[in-house]
This record gives sequence, structure tokens and C-alpha cells, in this order.
Amino acid sequence: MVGSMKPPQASGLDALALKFRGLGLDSEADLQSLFRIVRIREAINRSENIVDAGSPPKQLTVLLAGVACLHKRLEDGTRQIYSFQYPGDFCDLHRYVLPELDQAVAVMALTDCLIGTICHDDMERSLAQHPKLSLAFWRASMLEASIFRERLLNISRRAALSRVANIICEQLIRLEAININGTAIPVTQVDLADAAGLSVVHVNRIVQDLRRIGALSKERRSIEVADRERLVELANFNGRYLNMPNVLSHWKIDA
Amino acid sequence: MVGSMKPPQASGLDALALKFRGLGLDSEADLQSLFRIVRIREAINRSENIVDAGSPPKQLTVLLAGVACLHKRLEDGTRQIYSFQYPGDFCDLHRYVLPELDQAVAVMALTDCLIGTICHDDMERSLAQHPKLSLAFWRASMLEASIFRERLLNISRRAALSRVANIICEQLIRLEAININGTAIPVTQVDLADAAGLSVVHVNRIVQDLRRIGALSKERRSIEVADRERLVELANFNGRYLNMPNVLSHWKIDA
DNA sequence: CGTGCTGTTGAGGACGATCAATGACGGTGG
DNA sequence: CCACCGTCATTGATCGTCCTCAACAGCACG
Repeated sequence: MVGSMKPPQASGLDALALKFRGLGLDSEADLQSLFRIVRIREAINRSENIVDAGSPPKQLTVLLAGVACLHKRLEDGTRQIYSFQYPGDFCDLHRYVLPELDQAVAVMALTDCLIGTICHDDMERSLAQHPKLSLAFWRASMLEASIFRERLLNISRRAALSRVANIICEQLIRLEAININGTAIPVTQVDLADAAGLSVVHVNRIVQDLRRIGALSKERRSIEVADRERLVELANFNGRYLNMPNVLSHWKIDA
Repeated sequence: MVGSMKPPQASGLDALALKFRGLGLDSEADLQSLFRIVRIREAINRSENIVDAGSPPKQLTVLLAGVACLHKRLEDGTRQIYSFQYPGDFCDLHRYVLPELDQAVAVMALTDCLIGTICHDDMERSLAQHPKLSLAFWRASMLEASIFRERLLNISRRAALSRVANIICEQLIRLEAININGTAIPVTQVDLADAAGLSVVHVNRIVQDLRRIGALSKERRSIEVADRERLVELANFNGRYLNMPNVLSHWKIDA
């Protein structure tokens, strides 16, 4: 089902640790300094906004459990999903770094979520004291940019089937990277459509194709991968843009 | 014509200054420290690569004059242009920050270009000594990401005409931001097509439409804006994602 | 004076959008 | 407990945008 994820881990901070170790933050001291400034934990219900379009940025938000998406609502009501976010991902770094920008971009909870916050002052202090942390954040932003580029390529060049398969592959790997090893992607067909730039109707047909082929499980009401190799092949997927060599190593990916 | 741009300014460093002042680097000392490490200047001919896919990153590259594009060549030979780059833009920050990543992304000169380089050691020293510089670079990356998001949205949601108009608007503003105030965009229809995710044939028809409408000048062999307000309107363009309030202020942009 | 790139034009076809309707499920309030 | 509603998933039909293929003209280059 869509609303269900692994129950929030003990603290939710383990995902943060995983993420930042992956970004090259190997010093335990730096990591602890980051943990120390993550203040409040708040539960957010599915389909509520975690970061509002245009809200005044006084603090940073980090996802600790659940799945969210960075998106923008257009004039005509349609929604473009730029990227999905998982535990350990920061939701509003862009606002912290370029506050004049991006009033229209928001983050929405796709499942029930748990978030932590860091007030800007603490952030500044911490960055000043831990230069390595600063680099890690820069890396996090770059990784996000890399994901945008890949999505751009995906939408621009690939046919609907590859496109959808691609997005699913990415989510599977990113879940794996934070030790969520299931085969189900906690996302609706509507979400997929908004991320892929396709109509829901067409996504539905594509999903059915993928099920018929055997790449996805026949489970109605859930996007569940049945044959990941087939899916990777259909997607022409190469996950190297994700900067997760450890996870990718057991993902037969070539070219 | 396409190959021609303003002749390279005295040093090319003025564009760099403009860019980084726009990114909030207001201290003259920080700026000077950046200038000091920009080493070699090299001329690159149109359609040569400035940064090769997979080249070993030992230095940073900054564009000092000319126009380039960040792109990737796909298996089938097609090219996706992620973004255009102008004097003051760094070409390979992504490699510096996430060297494990992005072997396939390259930067190509769209006109004759002049570049400067910074060796990684100098960069590290400079960043360590000038924390503000570090933030400015982070901002530069964020701005690039913002441009990727906008392009993503553009390709994903808009019809071909708006799409092309949008890209042209962006380039016009970005040129303006570095004091190049002409109405011609130094880009071919092929480039436009690769950036917009459309076929050249279709872009050609769209360009002709835009000319017929009067938004572009009737000049064959060049993309030249004739009526920017009309173009902005057709594009549904809102340039706020570019983080250039000073430039945008005289660009009647709303919503 | 060819060769190559860019721009231009025409015809046909495919992929995906749009519109419309229905079923299944879950939650809510009477 | 049941009626109601909203979201998600599904199906069919039609239509349009944009792609592909193919050819050719102009200009720049050697």
C-alpha cells in the first residue's frame, strides 16, 4: 500500500548518517556536530506540505522518515515533481543557500513523514566550525542537481515506458542506499505521472505493460518490482549519476 | 551570425566579477583572491569540447568569453543540452565536488571561447582561507540546479513553442546579466533542438512561427529577438529562478 | 568547386494527451 | 452499520503534436 513505509527507525538520524557518510563525511566528530543541531522532530501526514511554496525560511528541514517530493504547482493546477526525497535528504537547502529564489518550489509528504529541523544560526555556526560539513552539504546539492539532470534527460529523450522504468529504478536504488531493501516503491501512479511528465492515463497503461512483461508485480494498488534486471534493461538505466558505488556494485549496470 | 560574439573583454575576469557579485560575494578581497588563482587562459574553437566526458579532473575551468553548453551524448548519438554557459560560469564544478560522478557529462564550446583554469590545490587553499568564497560557489551550483529544474519543467509541461521561447528568454537574460545586451542568441537551431528536447525539423517550424508572429526577427541564419515582451508572453516566462533581481527589474515579469 | 553544416519544406505515422465513464478502496459522518 | 465522498486505478475512443524520413537550398570552409 501507498501510505505505509518501514516504521520510523529509532531516531531517524541513522539515515542522515548513512547519507552524509556516502557524501564523504568520514569524521565521526563532524557527523556528531550535525546530529547535535537537529532539533525538533515533527510528524507530517501524507499529502501535507513539508516545505510550503513561499514560506519564510527560518530553519532547515531534513527528512528523517517517509518519502517526500520536491515539486512545483503550475498555473493550470498540474504538478511537476522534480525529485523524490528520502530519509537523510534535506528538503530546503536551496532556500538556505539562495533565499531570494524558488518561492514556488515546495516539498510534499508522499507518505507519513518524520522531519527534523535545524535553525539557520545553528547551521551557520556548525558550517563555520566544520569545513568538511560544508563540503558535504555542497556535495548533497550537487547530487541533487545530478538527479535533476538525469530526470531531464529521461523526460526529454526516452519513450514513456523507459521513462517510467527509469524513475522506478532510481527509487529502488535510493531506498536501498538507506537500507530499505523492499521491492515496493511507495508512490502512486499519479505521482509517477507528475514526475515523468506523462498523463495518469498513459502511466497506467505503461504500468500495465510493465506488469504484463513481468517487470512489475501484478499487485494492483502498488508499484512493486518483480524483475529488477528486466526493469534496468527496459529503462536503459545507469545509476552512476547517483554517486552510490557501494549500492550500485551489486546492480549489474554497464555502459 | 552564430560564431561571432562580443570580442573577448580585456581580461575576461570582469564577467567573473559580475557573476560572483551577483552571488553575494561583496568583499573585494575575496574576489581578488579568486582572480589571483585563475591561471592559464586558453582559446577554444567553436564545437570543440572544453571539458571532455571522462577526462581526469585536475583543474577547474571557468568560461571567460564565448558561449558553451553542458551536455551529454547518448548511446544513439543524440545530444542532450542541459544548460548554456556564459562568461563567469564554471564548467566543471560538478567534477570538483563529486569526482566519482558524471563521467559522461561534457562541456562544448558553441562559439569560440576563452577559458581560465584553476588548479585544485589553489582552489582548496582559497576556499579554506575565504569561507565566503565557498558559499558563493555553493550558490553557483544551486543556481545551476535551479536552471536544470526550470528546463525540466519546461520540457515536461510546455508545448514546443513555449518551450523554445522559454529557452530564448533565459539566454537573453543571462547575456544581459553579463552586460551583453544584444538581441541575438548565439545558438543554432540544432542547439535549440538539443536543449529543448525537440527535433531540428520541428524547432525550425517553431522558429518560423515565432518569426511570423514577430517575436523573432526575420533574419535567416540567426536567432534574434524582435519583440521580447511578446516572447515572454508566449513563453509564459518567469525569470525569477535565475536569481538576478537587478536584471529582471526591467523585464515586466509577473505572477 | 566539392564537402559539410545549417536551414527549409513536404508527407505520413506514432506516441501520448484529452475526454469520459466506471470500479475499487478507504475514511468519514450520520 | 451504512451512505457518501474522494482518491486511485482502469478502460475505450478520438485527436493532435511532434517525430521520422527524405530531399534540397544556401552558406562557409578548405
